[in-house]
Amino acid sequence: MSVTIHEVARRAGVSTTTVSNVLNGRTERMRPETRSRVETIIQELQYRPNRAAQQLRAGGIRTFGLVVPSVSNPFWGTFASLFEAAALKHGYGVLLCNSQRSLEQEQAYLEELRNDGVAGVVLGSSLPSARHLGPLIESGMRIVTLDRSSQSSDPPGLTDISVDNFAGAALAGEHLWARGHRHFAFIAGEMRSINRQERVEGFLGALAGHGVAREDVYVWPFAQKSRGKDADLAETGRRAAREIIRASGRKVTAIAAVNDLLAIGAYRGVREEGLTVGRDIAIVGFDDIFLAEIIQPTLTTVHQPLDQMAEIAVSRLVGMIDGSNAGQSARLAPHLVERESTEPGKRRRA
Amino acid sequence: MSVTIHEVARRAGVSTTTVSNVLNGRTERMRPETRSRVETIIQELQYRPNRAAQQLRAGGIRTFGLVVPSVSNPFWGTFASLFEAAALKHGYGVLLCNSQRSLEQEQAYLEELRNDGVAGVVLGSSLPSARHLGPLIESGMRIVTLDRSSQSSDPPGLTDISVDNFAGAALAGEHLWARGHRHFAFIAGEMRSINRQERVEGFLGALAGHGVAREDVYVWPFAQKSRGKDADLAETGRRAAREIIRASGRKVTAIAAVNDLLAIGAYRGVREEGLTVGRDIAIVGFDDIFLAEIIQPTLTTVHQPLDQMAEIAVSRLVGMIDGSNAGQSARLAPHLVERESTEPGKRRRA
DNA sequence: TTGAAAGCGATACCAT
DNA sequence: ATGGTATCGCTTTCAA
Repeated sequence: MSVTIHEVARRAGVSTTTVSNVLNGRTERMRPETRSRVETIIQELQYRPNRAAQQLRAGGIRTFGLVVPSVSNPFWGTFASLFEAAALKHGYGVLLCNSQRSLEQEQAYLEELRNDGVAGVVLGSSLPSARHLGPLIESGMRIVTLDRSSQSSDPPGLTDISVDNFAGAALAGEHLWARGHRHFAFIAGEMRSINRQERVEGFLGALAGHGVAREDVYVWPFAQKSRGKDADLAETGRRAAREIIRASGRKVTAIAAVNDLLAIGAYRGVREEGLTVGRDIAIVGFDDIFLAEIIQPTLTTVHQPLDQMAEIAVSRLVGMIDGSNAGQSARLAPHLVERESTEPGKRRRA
Repeated sequence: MSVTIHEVARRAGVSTTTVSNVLNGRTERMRPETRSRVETIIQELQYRPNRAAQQLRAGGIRTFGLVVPSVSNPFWGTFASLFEAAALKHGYGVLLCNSQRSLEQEQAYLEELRNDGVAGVVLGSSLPSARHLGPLIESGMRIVTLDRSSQSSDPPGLTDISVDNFAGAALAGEHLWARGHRHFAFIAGEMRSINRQERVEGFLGALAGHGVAREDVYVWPFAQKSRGKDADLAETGRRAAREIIRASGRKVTAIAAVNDLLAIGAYRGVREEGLTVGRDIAIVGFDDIFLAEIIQPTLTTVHQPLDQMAEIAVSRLVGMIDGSNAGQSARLAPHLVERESTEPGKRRRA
């Protein structure tokens, strides 16, 4: 099929051992001329070692697995890009998998990654339960989760990297309060996830500190149904905003959303109700995806340092591999990025 | 390290051959009870065959490679998701790689994929030259490109799947003309790519049919510099729009962009110049990414059927593998999705 | 119906 | 400084 190490050895008139040595930089134990002869042949033949063989021999590959809900979501797409770049710097490749938020898919990919002998995996989903990870971890798999602050039901040994969701959402609440708002709503979305609960609590908690009763905040969905699929987060946000405005008899002036896509969708809902974002209703998102500063008005949102998270994920994994750390969780401080969606003054001449 | 086929064979009291047969569905040649015994052990041990070994033996894997500029771009993120789903339906996995629009990176990934023994690869970049693909194709690699209608300099045997960019851009031009616009601009962006030239030509061609001279259309950038990086497409669009409006002495009333991200960025530029998209200036994009119908006003744009393209890419690859087709290129018909950015009437009460 | 054994391509120990 | 060879886990003839 392809050119093998034997072919190279034969043509260079040396043994496969020598070729292998050249390949792996053990050049001190051979004459320079031998080395260059081999290198020439390698060039000529465009020889590249067969991965499967290397891997079989070595029992592993310098590659990480990254499992996310879906790269079509800009949040995950961006993280994937950053993670790949960070891994590359440490000499690791990345295998990217979309779980589509399905437990079965996630499980299937995880097992596949294990069979592939990956050096570690980063799991970017927030499925409520992590019990299925137990056996994987016990079997020696190195797993780092993203944005799932450990739950009591989680298996031990889970390393998690996430922003302090509670504090982040509180920032959003404080900001809206400081801007003079007194009637609030929170779009939690239809998906159950770990971070969702934390963000709701953080938001309500901050407002409670100012005497706003939990019951007075419109938390959407009003009735729990939870269907899943982030296919149409924006559409959900639109519907949510409309329902909130109506249910509150147009009293709500501030809406926070559990993520930016939902917040952006809410823009449209607000508009459809004849109101203007920024002027009539302030909106705060969470994540700070690149769209936040593109849309009009630009979106005030809680920033998640994806670049740092990607770096940390890689360094944790590397640490677990070389034994320099046991996989310590990291909790990052979020910060609020103030933009136009919460600044009535700077809005357009309407 | 992990449990092997030998371990399973030992415990089941059979040979590895039998276990292998069970694994590969050759169940007709063994007693049902032998089979179930083996299956039980496999379950108990949670045994999964080592991929590297299978691959080494078989000389290939049921996996496709997908190389795109960057999944942080929603266009590619969405395509990646769709492609993965389509591949999965045919029993293939997907290895996703981000070339970051670097020839070296792309080349490196391609070689790596070849060494991994992937069954085929889809290349979603539009680097002007495809000469580096020649050797790969000759060495038997199955490559399908996306959106690079073949160039004369391309190596033979390249299968391409793309929308008719020329026709698509013409659609945009016709639409703007029909809406009564007479002063046009086209934001081509700073990256050289195959489709860019086609789209510029299609747009200018359509207008020429109505007597608009090429020189009368502001094609941005006015002076060629071409730097690359789609990191900040939106920011580029913003700058472009401002420059166009100023250079034309505010005469331009219609702007088309080579892609949606650029178009969306242009929204802001227009706004910064004190004008309103839809009312004062019509904007048309290309791609129809999901943002097109989220932003305000929603964006009129040329739709690319990414789902179909993903399906076709997979079926071409599968065809090349089982020999049922030699890898025929496909040219899809684009269509225009009319939305608010070109409808002055329906715009907001300003 | 079942098993023994050769080999896929690269690596690394042990010789020379 | 260089080479022979066992080995990684699995598939697949070929024999029994």
